[in-house]
Amino acid sequence: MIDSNSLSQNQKLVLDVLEKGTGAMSAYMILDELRDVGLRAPLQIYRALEKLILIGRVHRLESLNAFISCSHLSCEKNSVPAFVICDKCDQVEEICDDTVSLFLAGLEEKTKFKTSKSSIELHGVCDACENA
Amino acid sequence: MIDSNSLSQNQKLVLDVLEKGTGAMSAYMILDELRDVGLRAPLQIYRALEKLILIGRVHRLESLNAFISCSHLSCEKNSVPAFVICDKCDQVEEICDDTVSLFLAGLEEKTKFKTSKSSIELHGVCDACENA
DNA sequence: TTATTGACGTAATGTTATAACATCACTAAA
DNA sequence: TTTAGTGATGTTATAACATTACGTCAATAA
Repeated sequence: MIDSNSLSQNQKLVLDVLEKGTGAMSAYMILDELRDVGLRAPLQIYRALEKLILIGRVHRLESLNAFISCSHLSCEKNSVPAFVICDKCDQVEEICDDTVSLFLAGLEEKTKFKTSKSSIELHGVCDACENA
Repeated sequence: MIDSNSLSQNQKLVLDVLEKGTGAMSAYMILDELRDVGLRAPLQIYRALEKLILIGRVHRLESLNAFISCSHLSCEKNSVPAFVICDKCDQVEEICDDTVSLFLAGLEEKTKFKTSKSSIELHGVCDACENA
């Protein structure tokens, strides 16, 4: 668990916005939320996001060009997240269990590949929306 | 297998470029290749890509904002592709086997989710680059 | 003291993608 | 044979996402 105290002002601000938000947010959506506290340039957001992603507090959703706070408070260093994204309600579920890491390990063995970063994102309709 | 004859002029041009290219290409890289045959607007590329993706001849790589022709000539309708992307040599390997679809099925069952589109992309270093 | 490091701020620019509008060719139904 | 629908085309403008390049500042390790 990484200490929140080690985060800078901007990093804390960005993380706060993401943790209070319901789902994924683009960098520019985050920026809009932080204009009233003085942030005004995209780079201020992207720099904070870079650090937050590095320490595992935030994940980037490639298929949405958006960001979301890690639902595990902080991801284990070696955990492999998969994301299940409902295109109806925009809810994002983060899956981080053995099936994901085993799948990845199998794929690595088969292709003799050394993975440094993975992006596993499923789009579709969640159970709640399906039954609504 | 979808008939290439059903493709429009622009769709054929875009597919040709992608099939001749060695790896993934952004829409704007494709556009640059097609300026001399008269294409000049991004939208001409994006529209062709949209159709090619729809019929399974091209895949979009979300983590690269780029596109690649399907290595199976045409993907089976129900196949689930995973992509292994070497960040050293930019080679992309498309994996489309049972382990991928079984993994997906397991995840769907566990989360009671109906997947309509998946994006599984691994970044790292391939065997060839590792041993070079 | 000096050099390094990491964060910050700003302006400009680069890259990716879509909206909005108009046209044309083909086909199927009235 | 009109008429309506469909799908592809072309063009301009703009939206949305992301980075480069530059300079400043504070903390700290050599």
